[in-house]
Amino acid sequence: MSEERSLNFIEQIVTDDIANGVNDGRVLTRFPPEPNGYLHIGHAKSIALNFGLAQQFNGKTNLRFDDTNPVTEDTEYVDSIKADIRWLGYEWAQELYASDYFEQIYEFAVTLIKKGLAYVEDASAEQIAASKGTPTTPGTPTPARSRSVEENLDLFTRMRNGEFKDGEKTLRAKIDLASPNMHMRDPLMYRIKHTHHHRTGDKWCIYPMYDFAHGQSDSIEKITHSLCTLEFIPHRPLYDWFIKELEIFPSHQYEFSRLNLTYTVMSKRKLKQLVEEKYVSGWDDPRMPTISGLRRRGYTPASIRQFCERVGVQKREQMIDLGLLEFCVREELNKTANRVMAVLDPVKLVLTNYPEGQVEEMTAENNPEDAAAGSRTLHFSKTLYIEREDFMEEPPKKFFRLGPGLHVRLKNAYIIKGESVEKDADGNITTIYASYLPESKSGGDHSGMTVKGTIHWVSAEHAATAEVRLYDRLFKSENPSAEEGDFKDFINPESLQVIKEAYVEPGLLQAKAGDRFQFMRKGYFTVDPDSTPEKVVFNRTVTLKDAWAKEKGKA
RNA sequence: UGCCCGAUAGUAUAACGGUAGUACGACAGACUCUGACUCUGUUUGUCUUGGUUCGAAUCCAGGUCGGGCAACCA
Repeated sequence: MSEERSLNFIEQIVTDDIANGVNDGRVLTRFPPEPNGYLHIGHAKSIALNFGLAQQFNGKTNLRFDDTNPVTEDTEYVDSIKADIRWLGYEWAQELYASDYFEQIYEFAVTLIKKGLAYVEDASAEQIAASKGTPTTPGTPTPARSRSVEENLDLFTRMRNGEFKDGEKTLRAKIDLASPNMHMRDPLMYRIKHTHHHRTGDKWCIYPMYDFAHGQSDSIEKITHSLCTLEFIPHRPLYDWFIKELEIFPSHQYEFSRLNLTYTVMSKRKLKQLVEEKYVSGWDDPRMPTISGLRRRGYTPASIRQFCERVGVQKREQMIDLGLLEFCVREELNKTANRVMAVLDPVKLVLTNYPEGQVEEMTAENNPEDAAAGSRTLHFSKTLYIEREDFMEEPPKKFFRLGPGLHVRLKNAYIIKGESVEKDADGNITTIYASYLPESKSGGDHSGMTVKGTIHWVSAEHAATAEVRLYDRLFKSENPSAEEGDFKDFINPESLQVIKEAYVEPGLLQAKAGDRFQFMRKGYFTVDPDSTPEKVVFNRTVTLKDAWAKEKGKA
């Protein structure tokens, strides 16, 4: 018997509904994106919630595009959204569009007009806003509010027929101009937009507003639990009012808090700005919190699902530490990614007592966490490359790497001892000389020596060259949106560092886009789609935890 | 200041009137042919004031703080 994890408040509601026989125990959720941008990690939380809930309670989830505003929407986004949901590992029961229901929604509007609960408005946006009053003072009716049913029916038909220009008329619900809830002060149901729609083409010139499309679509589909974010709480009375007056299937809306992540922004508007103003290379730039960005960065679907599970579902605002997302991907990649050696900032190392021209084959374990991952063969020779930071001329006390007189293990090879260095005119080290202990070979070490440190290397003659892109957080500020001024002023200037020539194991030349590796001691990396047979490009997904960096920071 | 939502370690999240626990982080240590992984330990919390109760993080009331709402956006 596995330990039951406690239920979040929505799971609790669903559990109670099932126990009480609500909807005969049926559970149908929906994920309702507007096709006007790419999905991001915040959407992933909603996707995981909606699809996860259905899986958990033997239900289904529809994918429904909320495409009621043709001005901003496009099929490009429809395609990316579908691809991202599938990549995350979810499959919808039906692919639907609010625009599929335009005729039905129109009929709903006619029903309300006939009941005297909707009217055609002549006033402009400004006039309507002014007549709505303020939160502390009630609104005042416009002359149109007292129109007859017949006149409203006629005008609404003519709106549909295209007899009016954009903005000339709207359809409003007749509810309560004195309501303390501003959304109940005769909200707009329809507006005129002579705009081509990505699916209905030029069939319509009037389009329903969110409030008169979303709940109605839920009801038409017989959605049982309609989950949305907190800002829609004030809309719920309206959501319920339309359902009640229309006497249609009673879907219910429940709200949870949206996901916020440190060191990034999550609003579509801001993400779009980063793309359009070229602060990033596109929606799928590996620094973006978009699903496509995370994918290109090397994140796995399972790690994102795990992250969504860990952040939970609640009604309080959450600001999640980016470190938790990183933890989730490390946790998975540690178990699944093969280890390889890559030297990102190379310096030449010559083993003075190693025979010139000799090449040895060394065996390297692919993944110590997974015996089934097997092993590979590496070539070892007299001249190698090691990481520049793994050598210090004047090492401090706890430096367990190479230095004059210091011993260190070359991973999967020999223990070596630092001897001397060669420098250029500027004082930069160009070559390090060291001697190796022949009896210390990995797998058959009888040197009797133990060393504190192990470093990675590649054989100069055998190494392949690769481009490596080191990504870091996009913003310097923990919460750029909350800063004074423009959020873009807080972009991290070092969010991308490109290494044109890193040296890697030659076997990596065969790697394909999307393959993931651990570069030993450096981090997890994935092969970028920019790679060509001539040049492999790696993206750093995330660094390894680095206790030494921390130790250095203390000094 | 009209209405609405919320408040548990640094960040999240449990405890469903009965011992405030877990994860991430931080700190200290063990282990290590990755300063990774793993393991051990430590630290830090119920916004506040009253009330109900044998007993309150939980129920009630007032306050404080945070967030949202007056788009022909969703």
